[in-house]
Order: sequence, then structure tokens, then C-alpha cells
Amino acid sequence: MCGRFTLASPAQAVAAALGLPDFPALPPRYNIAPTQAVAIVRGAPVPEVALTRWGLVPGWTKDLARLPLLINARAETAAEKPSFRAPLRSRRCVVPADGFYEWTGAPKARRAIYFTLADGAPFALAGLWDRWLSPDGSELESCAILTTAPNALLARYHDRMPAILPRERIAAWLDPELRDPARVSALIDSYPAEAMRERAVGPTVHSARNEGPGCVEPA
DNA sequence: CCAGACGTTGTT
DNA sequence: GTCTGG
DNA sequence: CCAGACGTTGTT
DNA sequence: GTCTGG
Repeated sequence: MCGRFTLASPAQAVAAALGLPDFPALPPRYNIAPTQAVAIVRGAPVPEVALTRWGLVPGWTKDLARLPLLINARAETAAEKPSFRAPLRSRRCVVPADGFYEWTGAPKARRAIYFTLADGAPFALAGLWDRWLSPDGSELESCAILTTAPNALLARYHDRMPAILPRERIAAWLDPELRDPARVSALIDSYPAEAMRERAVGPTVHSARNEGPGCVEPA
């Protein structure tokens, strides 16, 4: 799955990787955690960037406190889940990232592994977003990252991996005219293992309170 | 019809 | 053990 | 995802 | 909001 990721590349590199005319300069992030602000790209033909809470809150939610944190959505079943059905049809987004972490090992010997593309370039995670009107009248926009079957690299550690969209599929994923669930899910696949790299990193990333390049330092 | 649920992951 | 915060 | 908290009372 | 269970 995907419960922590990074986005520290220069804005220009993010724009190039996503095929966008530009991308805003954001503070480099090495430890993006659930409930924190996450940049998403949504809409077409001119995509816009928005900052949303990581942990999707369905529009019909009545009690935020009782809602589990929906940071991931299984691509195989999202079309049938009440929380994800409508967002999958009409509120798809991409989440720019340049790496993500997976944890492995027994509870007392947990290690984090950091995954990137082989060339170190930023990439697009397939995401969903929604908008929730809180009782006090304020609006909350939130997002979730889709997961899929792991490639051979990820399978060494986990039975899931985040859905990375190859650059040529980003526009189709963001296209609001695309509403057929079968065609939507056809865009999701396990990214080729040969195009990815992994490295074990130290314990700094374990705490979501830690931030900075120390999170990705080799163990 | 109304009421009630609506989620993912990892671990054992 | 379970829930909340980041 | 992991880390960390998890409580009540009285007094100022 | 939308689907399922009764």
C-alpha cells in the first residue's frame, strides 16, 4: 500500500514529469503522512493544482470523527465502494510524488524501504478526491491514493503498491468525459519493476513529525 | 417502505 | 488494546 | 503508514 | 448520496 511518500523535486521537474505547463513551487517534503496537506492535479483540459487533506472524506459523511482514514482505495474494488464510486467516476486526480515508503518486518523490527523511479524523476500516483461540507459551513477537500497488485520489486515486501500512472496515461485519467468504470480501471496497472529502484532507509521516517532529507538517507 | 451502513492495511 | 495525531 | 496517548480533581 | 438489509 502507500502510507507515506515524498515530493521534493523542483517544480519544473514535476511539471515536466506530469506533462503540465507549470507547477507551483512547494516546500520539499520527505515525509508526507496521512491527514497532511497533499498537492493534487485535477481537471481537464487545463489541469489545476489544489492542496487537499490526505484521507478522503466522502461528501455524505455525517460524523468525521467516526470515519476511518481513507488514505488508499483498492483499484479492483473502488467502483463498487460507496466511498469511492462517485469520485472514481467524476473526481479523479493525480498525486505528484517522487518516492514512497513501504514498511517491512516484525513489529519490533520494522524497517522502511524507499522506492523511486530508476531515473529519479517525479511521477503521478492515481488518486481520487472529494469535497465535504462540514457542519460549521467550511469546505474540506480530501484525497486518496489508489493501490494495485505489486510488481516483482514491491512483492518482496508487500501485497500491494500504489498505482503509478505512466505519463502517457495521465491525460486519460484526468479526462472528465471518461466515465466508464471498465475503461477507467484499464488505466491502472503495476508499474514495471525494471523501471524502479529501492533502498532501505533509517528510522527517521518512522515518525510523521520528522521531516527533511534525513528521511531518505540509506540505513 | 425506512434504517443503517458506507474503509484499507497488516498482523496473528 | 484501541484510538488519535501527524 | 507509525508514534503516542490513553485521566480526574481542585486550585490559581 | 446510494446501496443493502429487514
